[in-house]
Amino acid sequence: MKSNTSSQMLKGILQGVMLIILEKKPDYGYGISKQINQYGLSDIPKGTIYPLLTTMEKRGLIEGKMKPSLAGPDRKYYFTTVAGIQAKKDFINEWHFLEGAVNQLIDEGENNENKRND
Amino acid sequence: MKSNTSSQMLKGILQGVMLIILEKKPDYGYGISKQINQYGLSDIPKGTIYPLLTTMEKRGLIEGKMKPSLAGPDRKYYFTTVAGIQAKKDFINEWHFLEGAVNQLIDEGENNENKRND
DNA sequence: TTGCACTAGTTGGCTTTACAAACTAGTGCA
DNA sequence: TGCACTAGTTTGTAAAGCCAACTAGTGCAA
Repeated sequence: MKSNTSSQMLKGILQGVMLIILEKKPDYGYGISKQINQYGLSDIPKGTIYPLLTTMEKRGLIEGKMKPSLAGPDRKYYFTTVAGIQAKKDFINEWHFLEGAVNQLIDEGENNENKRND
Repeated sequence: MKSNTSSQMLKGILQGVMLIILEKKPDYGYGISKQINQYGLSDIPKGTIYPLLTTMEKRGLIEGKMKPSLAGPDRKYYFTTVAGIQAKKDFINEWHFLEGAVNQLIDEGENNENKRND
């Protein structure tokens, strides 16, 4: 079974995920997409990554700077701003809240199943 | 602090949440929205609930039947189909996978912060 | 008896998110 | 010269969620 998140479930959390990755270490689009794939978070295409980075820069959450690469085209490295670090914290809080609510619902649903099977 | 999920983060998971609620016990739109609010999953407006129920019915995940109410307008009760129960199971699997991936990322980000603060 | 509050559902247009696909362009190797 | 890989931009599209306006039923209070 190919375990992977459906892209639908990523909606709304991708920006938070990118902020966490970039706060750990500034990176460029192509590198970020490779990192995300390592976590199994579906195969985020560049048609998603690059426009999202641009949007996040417009929002003041990250800043990008073009830097030459030793082998290949220039790379645009992004790093988090102060606003981005705050947005990351807010995301983590909201995530844990969502996590609790959904897990509670799942648990109740499973208890309900057990009752009916008894 | 008003702890609540941002509506953005709900994208993609609302259908799964509704399936869990409806499998526990068939319910109608107005009742579902009240239930969801109890879990703190933001205040889902009816402009979201009702069209989503219609879409889910078109997908064959639930079925709705109008029933008269003792006090007030008729209610449309929805219950899960076999396909809906399977979709609920798939959602729960994907949810736990997403949960693991995001939490791993968050943990790594926090370890990274500790290192820098040492 | 009129009006208001609450319940219950539908619909149209809107924004945001994510994505596919096509494009440009650099390096390096066969 | 052409191909593979790297790296980024842009255009158009679909889906998710939401606001606002609408219809319509019950029941209570002024």
